[in-house]
Amino acid sequence: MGRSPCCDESGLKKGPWTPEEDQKLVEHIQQHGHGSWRALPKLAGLNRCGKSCRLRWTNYLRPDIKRGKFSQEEEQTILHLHSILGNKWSAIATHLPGRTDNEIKNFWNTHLKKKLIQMGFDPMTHQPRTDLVSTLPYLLALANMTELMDHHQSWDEQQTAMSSLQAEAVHLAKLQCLHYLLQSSNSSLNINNNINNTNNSSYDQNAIITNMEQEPLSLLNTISNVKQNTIIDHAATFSSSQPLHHQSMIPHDHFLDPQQVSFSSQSCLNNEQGQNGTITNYAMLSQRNQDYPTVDHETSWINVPSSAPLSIPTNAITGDASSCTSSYGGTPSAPYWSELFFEDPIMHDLS
DNA sequence: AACAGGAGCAACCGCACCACA
DNA sequence: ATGTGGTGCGGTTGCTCCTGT
Repeated sequence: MGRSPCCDESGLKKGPWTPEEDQKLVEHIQQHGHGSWRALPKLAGLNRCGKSCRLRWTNYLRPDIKRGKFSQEEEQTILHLHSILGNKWSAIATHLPGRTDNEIKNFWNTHLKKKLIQMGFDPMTHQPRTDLVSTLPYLLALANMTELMDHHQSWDEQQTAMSSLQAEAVHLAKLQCLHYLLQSSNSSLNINNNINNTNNSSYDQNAIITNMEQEPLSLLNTISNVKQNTIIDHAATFSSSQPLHHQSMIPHDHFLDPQQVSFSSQSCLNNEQGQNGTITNYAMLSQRNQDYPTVDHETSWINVPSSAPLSIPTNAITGDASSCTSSYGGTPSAPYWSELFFEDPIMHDLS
């Protein structure tokens, strides 16, 4: 190969485009199409390389480009697609009409990545981080609190600060705990499914709990005086009762806007036998309260035939669990909710 | 008001892939 | 089969604007 880059040619302008250049480019493409990008600059009277012209057109001047802030839906879509595709910005862009790969990439790097990190998720794997770095902010907060107390704050101020930290720690701990747990139990399920064929019986649910207790999260729980037993109880419940739900199915025509629905696996647990002979599994979808997606008991049942083509992603169960633990508060994170309802159709679409 | 640091974003760079001669 | 041109893609850079001191 060894072909030199087109922009090596001397005398060609680089840097920001002027309105005049933009106008020349737009007019030329509108009249003649872009044709060969390499030939275009001369034909359009531009002192730019073809590559620069192409970039300017595709990322900025194209008439179908949607500009402005990303909507909540777009954000959810990006988060979810990124969890599937990674940094395949062009592939992600195909699912967001009017958005360019460059714009999505920038949005990811400047907003979403930081957001995930702040929420305690690894932006590359989308999994909860259990390393020191992720718990550091909380440990620092604890240190700050100790310092505050040392400075003779009033009891009320101390209580307020403590409550705030507790709430945040509880939230993070729950998310990470449940996610960890359900991932573990999913692994457990897989192992248990094969247990008759292998001798691998060393992995049991007690081990899940034990492992979980060894995570930094339990430290956070202790710090913030979380009712840890409650979490562990839920953990045990889900460890012992998950099997069918990992294999439940949701058909496409029941796919709903992730902003509008939440999912309750407790309901699923209670109704998994189905309501007639032909239907084997049910899921309940409910309108999602903007910030607190608690289970709405007035929602309707949705038929989820076992023959539906796509399975509920494992992480859906995390959303489930969060709903089920709503009795003691908490809000599942946006990524989980989006993953729950976006994954299947898009995965199907991509395949 | 001036400056520093950070955030956001447009643009560039270099590599990879594909089509074609 | 190989070389070359064209294009697309992901990572990075650097400029501009904003905010805090």
